[in-house]
Amino acid sequence: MAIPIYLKIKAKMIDEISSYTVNTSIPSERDLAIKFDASRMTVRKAIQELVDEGILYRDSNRGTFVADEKLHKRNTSTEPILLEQTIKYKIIYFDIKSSSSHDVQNHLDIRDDDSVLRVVRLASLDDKRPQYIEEIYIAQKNILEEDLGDFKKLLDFNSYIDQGSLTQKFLPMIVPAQYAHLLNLKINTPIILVENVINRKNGRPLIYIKVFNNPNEKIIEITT
Amino acid sequence: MAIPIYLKIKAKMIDEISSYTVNTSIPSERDLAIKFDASRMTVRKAIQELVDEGILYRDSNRGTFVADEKLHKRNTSTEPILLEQTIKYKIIYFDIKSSSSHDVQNHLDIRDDDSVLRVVRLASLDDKRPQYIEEIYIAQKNILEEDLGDFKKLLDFNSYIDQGSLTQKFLPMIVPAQYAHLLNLKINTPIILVENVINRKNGRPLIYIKVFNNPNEKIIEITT
DNA sequence: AAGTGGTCTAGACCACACT
DNA sequence: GTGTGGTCTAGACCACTTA
Repeated sequence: MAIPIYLKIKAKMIDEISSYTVNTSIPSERDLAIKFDASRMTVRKAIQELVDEGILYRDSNRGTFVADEKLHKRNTSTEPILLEQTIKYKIIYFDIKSSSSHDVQNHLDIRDDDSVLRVVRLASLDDKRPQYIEEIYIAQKNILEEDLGDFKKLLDFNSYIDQGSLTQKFLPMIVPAQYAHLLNLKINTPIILVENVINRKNGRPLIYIKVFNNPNEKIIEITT
Repeated sequence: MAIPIYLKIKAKMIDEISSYTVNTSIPSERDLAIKFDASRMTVRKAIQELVDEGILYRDSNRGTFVADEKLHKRNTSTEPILLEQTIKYKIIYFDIKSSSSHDVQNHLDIRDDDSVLRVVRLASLDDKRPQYIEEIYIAQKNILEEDLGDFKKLLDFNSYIDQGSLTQKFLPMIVPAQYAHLLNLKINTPIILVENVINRKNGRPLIYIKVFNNPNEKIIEITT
């Protein structure tokens, strides 16, 4: 039983739902249980995940329906981190400093003399069209030595987020002068700085990322 | 059976957990089932909700643990809407217009000649300390006539959000001149405009809200 | 009256951690 | 080997909507 039944059912349902139009009802839980030769509770679990993902919605005592796809839960301010679409990263520079700003120390919950890896990179679409600049901070003690030579693996944040949690702060500011030309923005352009802290399951901070978003290219959108 | 058993168990567990320290383990699902005289599946459902809310976390084959409270899922940009703490609203003005800007028409999915109620209000803490200004737009056809005399009820968005979904866009801008003094901000201060669209379950837009946040008072924070 | 989702039970087997 | 969470079954009753 490598793959749980409810996940198989969920996959089959996604297949079928994709051909449905919005707001049409799907078969009842009891019917689906017969169809998939499983118990109603198992079918229910498959449906529950689809509801949580915004693909279906339930109406008590009436039925289960296909939701508007546009309303799937999403947070585009993490999407580049999570999906890594066709985005190309260019490392601007990196260093390891033994002392860092209080800003960084506080977010990573480290002391004055802890070393921190800092990477600054530019994310672009199609070689042109700069999307955002990331300043990434990781305490050296949290980095496996073998990963230091492999930035691609180290800076793929998906796995960290899956296992922990992510806190984001949205701060309005004027684009920093040194980033204005990289982002192809006029000076004095208002932008949104997103401060990301990736935490472990136990709540300890692991990675701190400051994202300077280009408002002409990237609109941050969240759907609950 | 007014209140489901799993919700009663959940409430009891929250009580007990509150005295636990972070990362301590709670009793096993089987023990809790005995303790609460319920089936394991019912206890599991209570635990699942606490996990979804970030109060507990599970570690497969090891146990269930108390999570760091700071990591509870939250979105402070909706909190004033959702919680209505000690915030006081002052209506700046309101009107019903038969024609509205394309901006509003597009977000509410209405036509040129549909009437729209617009309410502009200032949210403050402690009679001073302005937090944000909201511009609220609702198509008149979506308003029950009895609600028109009761703004408090009409502008309490909790029930709408519970039954539907919420999409937010975060846009950087310079504070509009006419709002600068109301928010106690200097002109040319960068702020974040949050565009909220509350949708029905079927995906149709119901309410459109533009929130101009005072960055000195209100920091937008999201935890997943 | 029939059908739906919401809840609940009392069992069961599995893979995996720890000892 | 023991204990844990993860999955699964085959029933059951309830409140509610709809016809």
